[in-house]
Amino acid sequence: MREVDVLNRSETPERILDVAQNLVQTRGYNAFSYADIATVLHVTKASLHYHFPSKAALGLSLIARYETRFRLLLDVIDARNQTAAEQITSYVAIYAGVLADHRMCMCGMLAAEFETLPKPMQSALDHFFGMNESWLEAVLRKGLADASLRFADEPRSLAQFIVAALEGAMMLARSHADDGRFHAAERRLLASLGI
Amino acid sequence: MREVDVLNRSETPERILDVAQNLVQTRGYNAFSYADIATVLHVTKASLHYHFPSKAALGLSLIARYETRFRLLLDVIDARNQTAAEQITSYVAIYAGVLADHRMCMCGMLAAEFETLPKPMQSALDHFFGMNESWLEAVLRKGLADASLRFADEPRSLAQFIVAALEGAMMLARSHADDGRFHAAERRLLASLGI
DNA sequence: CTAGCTACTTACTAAGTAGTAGGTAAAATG
DNA sequence: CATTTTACCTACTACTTAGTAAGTAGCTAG
Repeated sequence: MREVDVLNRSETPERILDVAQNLVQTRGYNAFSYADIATVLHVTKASLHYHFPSKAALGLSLIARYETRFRLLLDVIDARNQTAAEQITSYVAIYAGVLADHRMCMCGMLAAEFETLPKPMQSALDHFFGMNESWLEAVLRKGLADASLRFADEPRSLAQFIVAALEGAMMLARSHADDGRFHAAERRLLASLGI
Repeated sequence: MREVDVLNRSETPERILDVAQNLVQTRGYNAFSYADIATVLHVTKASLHYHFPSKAALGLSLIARYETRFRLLLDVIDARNQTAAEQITSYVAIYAGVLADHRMCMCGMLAAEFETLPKPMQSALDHFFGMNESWLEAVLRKGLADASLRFADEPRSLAQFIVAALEGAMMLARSHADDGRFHAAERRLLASLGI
């Protein structure tokens, strides 16, 4: 370990993932290179390959970390003893926060590039969205029980629709540089649940 | 002009655009190259540059043609003397048709890659979505007049939401290889308009 | 009939891509 | 104190990228 690393020892992989994630969220997986990351971090490409042997491995780590962090946010929401309506509102606020940071949801971005991704990344993406939909489905069912939500449809299918609408609204809001579009979608979705 | 071209004289640019559009819709703008097109069409890359001097020029032609064709479909719908409800149903069916062909809406794909696109392509994309939203907005207003639709919100914002939800549902349906997700979204959107 | 135009080709360039081989300084471990 | 491990670096490779220069076969208009 070198002197320069004392202050932030061994957190280099995290910093690489930070930069890579930002690049994926703003430009996409196919539109960034190891050289881009190396430039930002002032290291060589070879050093990146030491921590992540291939771009596919980096991409997989990216999704794994993203899902872990997302899951953590959902656990925090679950721990707050809120009504289902409040939980859904918190869920939508996660998306709004990402957009406010001028980013696209990383997994939404990767979903667009799905066909070009290595198999392991595709599977990891499936898992991410499945996790989201399962959480939402459970909250929707709870909403019927605690009477904080009103809707007619099947919870699973509704959960899938909510995720899709949020991702789509995010994508178009970002490309139009108009967060208002997203917030309108947000309000409309919540309203459709009786919130 | 060569003998091989007699049967399809001078429609080479169209064939190039066909292949390029298919590549964008399945892989994205940043994930295809002139070499990919050249391979499919059995011509050289240089020949492609003869018809489209740069990838940016090709991309721009791609959006221009896509919007022209899309506009044509909308004009056909407009000419059919239908209720607004029937028109919206036809509109949504356009998206379903693209998905059935295992493609993503080309402009939805490009919206994800927006940040990496040359300025002229960005402007053309803005124009495409603006055109879509304006058409939808007009139909929504008509739906209030002919009483074939029921909704509470501002037509422009609702139009933007419909486009975003369709694009998002398409993207996730495609990455999950599950058209059912899209059709569920389709039904839900129409139902929310009282159809 | 010839000059120019169309629609290509071969053969190239400069820059960028992921990835590797081998070395090195410093820290950690025995 | 000697050895191993960590975290890099320099210097490369093989390949792909968009794009260009210069030539050519065949058609077309004057």
